[in-house]
Amino acid sequence: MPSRTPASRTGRPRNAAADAAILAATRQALVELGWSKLTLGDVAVRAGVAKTTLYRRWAGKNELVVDAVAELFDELKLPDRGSLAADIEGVVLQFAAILARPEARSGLMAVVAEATRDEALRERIRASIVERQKRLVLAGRARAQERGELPAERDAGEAARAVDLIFDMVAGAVVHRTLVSAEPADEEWVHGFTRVLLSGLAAPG
Amino acid sequence: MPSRTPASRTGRPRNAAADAAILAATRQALVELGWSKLTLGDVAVRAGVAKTTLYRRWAGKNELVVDAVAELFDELKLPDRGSLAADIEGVVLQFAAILARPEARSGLMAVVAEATRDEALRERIRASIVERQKRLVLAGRARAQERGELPAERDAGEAARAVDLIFDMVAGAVVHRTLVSAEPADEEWVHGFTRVLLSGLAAPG
DNA sequence: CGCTTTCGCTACGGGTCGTAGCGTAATACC
DNA sequence: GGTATTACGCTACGACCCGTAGCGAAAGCG
Repeated sequence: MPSRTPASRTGRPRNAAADAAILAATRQALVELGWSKLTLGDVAVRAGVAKTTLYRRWAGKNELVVDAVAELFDELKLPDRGSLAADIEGVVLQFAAILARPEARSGLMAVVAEATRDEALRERIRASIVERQKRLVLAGRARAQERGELPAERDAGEAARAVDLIFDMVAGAVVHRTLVSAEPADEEWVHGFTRVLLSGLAAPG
Repeated sequence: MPSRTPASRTGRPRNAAADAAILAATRQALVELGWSKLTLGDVAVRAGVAKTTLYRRWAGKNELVVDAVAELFDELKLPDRGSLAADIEGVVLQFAAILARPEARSGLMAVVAEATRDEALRERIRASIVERQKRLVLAGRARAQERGELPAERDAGEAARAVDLIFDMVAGAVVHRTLVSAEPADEEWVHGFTRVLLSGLAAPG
């Protein structure tokens, strides 16, 4: 989602293919150079467009990388493995696999860091990555409650808080394991994590 | 810990006060400018030293900020509130309070992002921040096992894995809540988090 | 007093930033 | 088809920061 084209019905239309090329080039540059050495001039050359074209569509490096990374997380699917524990393990393993890719590792944390001083960027991240994937928690929770594996919440507010908590715990733990502890979130680890999380959630509130 | 002084017994000694001044100036610059706009020249001016002095002690921006941020976490203490749940809540609230400070927010995530492509930096972070604070988990766990609130592990390997898992879950969740979800890790949230975590840990393995 | 190391200062080439300006290309409207 | 409008590629530019080199002076040790 590059910057807005405010209902421009006239004039030369934008080259839609350029967007995809730029985002792909950005991810490639993240792999080869990492966040700090990634320059917009370099991305423009890789994508085969002029640097000025890049600046016409994105405000800067931050916004560009957010969009480039956000696409990576759209491939997440909630598997149906028959039990809540197995479903969670499946999603967490997918999430870990994405975070193991260098273009996600170096890009995601950097934009989160930048977002600490940029309210608009923080909102962009929330909208295009976080909220977008919260669907997985919602779907998994609903399915588990149908199965009777999780108690139903008393009211909507409590349910929302529970979803937020779960999301922070899952995403936070996997990110910390992968990027800070620098250990792989492999099947063994995910299994142990899921056991603790699920026991805690199933316990009476 | 600036770069090594390999047993230099002769010559003019380093101004020890300059180290503290530089690290304090770095934190101040993080507050006012954030990571991306922080320059070493600016830090040198704030600290009242020459830019070259800074480069003689630290290899670059990354290493400097790691040291500046690491000091923030040394004030963490394990409180003795009588129960494991209360102790954990106390530590997590302290941790959240540190992460609420702008010099920690903007600095910590940035160096973690940089560390994804810099093995030496990753090790520096692990040694000066992560491993350093793992003492809190170890102490809390030992105290809880004395109280009979947590089962003892079967062997040392399992104990180490459990400590690592707890650390990733606690640090990860608080960081994600604070920096990504951008919501305060206040008493209510910490209470809910602790309840889930503790129920999960106490459950039979 | 010599030796050694640190310190402050200046200066420098190299790189990136973000923008301005221009001519050209591609579409919509009349 | 002509015209207005927008997108595009290209070049050039001042501004900024990087990291280092080189110098003279300062502060310790024997």
